[in-house]
Amino acid sequence: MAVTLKEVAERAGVSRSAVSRTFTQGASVSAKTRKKVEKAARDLGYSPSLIARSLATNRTKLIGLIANNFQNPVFLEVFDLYTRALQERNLRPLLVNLTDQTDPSASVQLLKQYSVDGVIVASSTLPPLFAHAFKEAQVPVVHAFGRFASTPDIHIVGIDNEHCGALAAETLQKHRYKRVAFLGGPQSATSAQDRAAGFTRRAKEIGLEIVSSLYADAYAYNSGQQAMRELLNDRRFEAVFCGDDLICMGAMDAARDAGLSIPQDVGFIGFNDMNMAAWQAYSLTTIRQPTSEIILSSVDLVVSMLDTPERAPEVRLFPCSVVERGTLKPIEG
Amino acid sequence: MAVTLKEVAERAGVSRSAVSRTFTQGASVSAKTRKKVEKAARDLGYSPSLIARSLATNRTKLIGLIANNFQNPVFLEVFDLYTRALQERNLRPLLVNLTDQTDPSASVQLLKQYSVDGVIVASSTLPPLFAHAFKEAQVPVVHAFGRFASTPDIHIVGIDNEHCGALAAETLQKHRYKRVAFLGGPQSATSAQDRAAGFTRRAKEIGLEIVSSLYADAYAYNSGQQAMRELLNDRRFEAVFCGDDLICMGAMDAARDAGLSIPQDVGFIGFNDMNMAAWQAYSLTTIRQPTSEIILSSVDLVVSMLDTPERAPEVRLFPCSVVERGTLKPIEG
DNA sequence: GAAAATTTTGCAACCGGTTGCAAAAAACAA
DNA sequence: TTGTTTTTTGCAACCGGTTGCAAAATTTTC
Repeated sequence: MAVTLKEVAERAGVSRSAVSRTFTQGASVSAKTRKKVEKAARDLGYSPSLIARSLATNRTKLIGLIANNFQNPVFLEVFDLYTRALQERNLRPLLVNLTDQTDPSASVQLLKQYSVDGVIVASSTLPPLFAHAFKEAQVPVVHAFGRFASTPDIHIVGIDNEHCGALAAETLQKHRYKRVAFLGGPQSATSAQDRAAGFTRRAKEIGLEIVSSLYADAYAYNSGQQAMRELLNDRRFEAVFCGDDLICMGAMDAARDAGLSIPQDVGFIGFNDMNMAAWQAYSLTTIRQPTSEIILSSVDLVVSMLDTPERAPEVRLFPCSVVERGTLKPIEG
Repeated sequence: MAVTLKEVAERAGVSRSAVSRTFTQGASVSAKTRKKVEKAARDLGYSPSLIARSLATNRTKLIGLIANNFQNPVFLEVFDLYTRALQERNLRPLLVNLTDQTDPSASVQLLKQYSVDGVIVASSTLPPLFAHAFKEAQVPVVHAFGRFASTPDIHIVGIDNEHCGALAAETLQKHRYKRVAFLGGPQSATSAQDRAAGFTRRAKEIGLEIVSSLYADAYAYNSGQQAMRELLNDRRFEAVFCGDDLICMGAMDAARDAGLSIPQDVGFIGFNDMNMAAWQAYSLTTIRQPTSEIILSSVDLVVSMLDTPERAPEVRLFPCSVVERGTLKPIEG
């Protein structure tokens, strides 16, 4: 059915190797034969089979992209950036949707079977152990948005969540808040834990009182909304630090529904700075996570592992910053 | 490096074919050899190489998934459903992000090179010609969310956009609106064109006056916001039909920013019923597009084409319905 | 228990490329 | 021109599986 190397070789009157060589980078072919081959290939509409090539070279140009949060629109931004970055480097993403039902070890198996060249685990809600399974299977892996460890055993690209939690505390204090609430992401997520830890520590240091504290059960709108309703039973807090923008939007809507005005009655600060945070309906003050830098960096890292698989595990941390919009009461001059 | 068929065969004391057969569905192996092979495979940690298998069987279990709208959160729902549906059928999505920069014919080439078993074009903003290119390359293809044609030359799964546009007009009339505006998606998208056509036709039939009409330049929040600002220069309309929920949200925020209350001063009806449409900040009345049905059906269709590639092109249309929430003024009893 | 029918097994060719090696061709030097 | 060096070329083996075919083994039938 499809045109093969052999047919092109016959038509061009050269050996199969010659054809192969004109289609592989840096191989030695004379200008004359290259011309002949290219013409024959064009006539026949030939394009080399990547499957066959993969088998021979043991390289597939496939990168496994593992994600488990298809509820949070921020992941659409993430996918957009990943697919583009990979495409630009002539690599292809093989997307794995890790739902609660799917067995994690099955996906390791799976990606191994497809002999992906590398794997990017793009999630802050997966345990470090998960990414580790790939290392054991000898597959280059980087954990993007993963938990920072001072002696990492796999590559980590992300932010210092503990520090960013502290940043949120400082921001609230700067805006003259005294009593605040914490509404975190799912407690099983390392990102949620670390943000909570940093927030709590710094709050204590600077005399910010955390009057209530709650974890949503997912990085999702509904979870935020629901958790906020609970929080509203005890209204001693003047502002809320939400561990994620989407959660924050849910929380804000719950607060408004209870008749509160933002930021007059209650202030909010989110986390991520997703595109939607800038929407007028929310205009969210938030901690910006440099998503695009993290993604590009993790792609670069996995690419460089293709050549030097035994690279020592590296941690790459990017700084977060505060984006001031309209959900905290203004700082008085 | 990786364990191969041959090693398993040697350890189990059988031929390579025997090993191959225990790992392929419906092949003939005795219980005894199967046992031996399975043990050897387990001991060695063997799993068959899908690359090699693909080369031999000419089947990759890869489905190309082509999308070009990574701005609209509804696509995250789409990806979620697609990846799940494919995974359940033991297929894998190879995601292609078709940006404005990427050459469409290059992606045809690309997916051909990876010898994907089939392709799903998941976009209402791509010209019918695009999907057609795969048919010409002999690759099973279905266009999801594509334009319905009475004599299709490729498989189409989606909705009757013209009809749904008409449904929007009827809904506005039912809510006692007289003068309305139309704020469509990008004019190049067939979905936007068809929704506009149906809306206009039906409006005329039932005496609904369309006082202004405008196309946003993308299915995106900002585009909706911007278009709405323009529309607000001439405020003769009492309600707006937006060709997409996200556009509608942008438009609503623009209206509120101009001091209008919804639905008291101006009504809105959207399109899609994305998850976010139910958010309290919007609580959008909208035309529901049965996304999940479309996706499952398109996966089924592409799967069935794997066995019978020459299947006659088929159109599968799913009905839309109105979801009433809070952005149109109530119908008075 | 033998003959016939059925199932299981191994051989060997094949899928469509790549690549080390040695021979052939071309380029260069004297 | 000839000898030497460099580049290009084809051969053949290999990547890791699958599969048609005929022989071997097993099961069924009488």
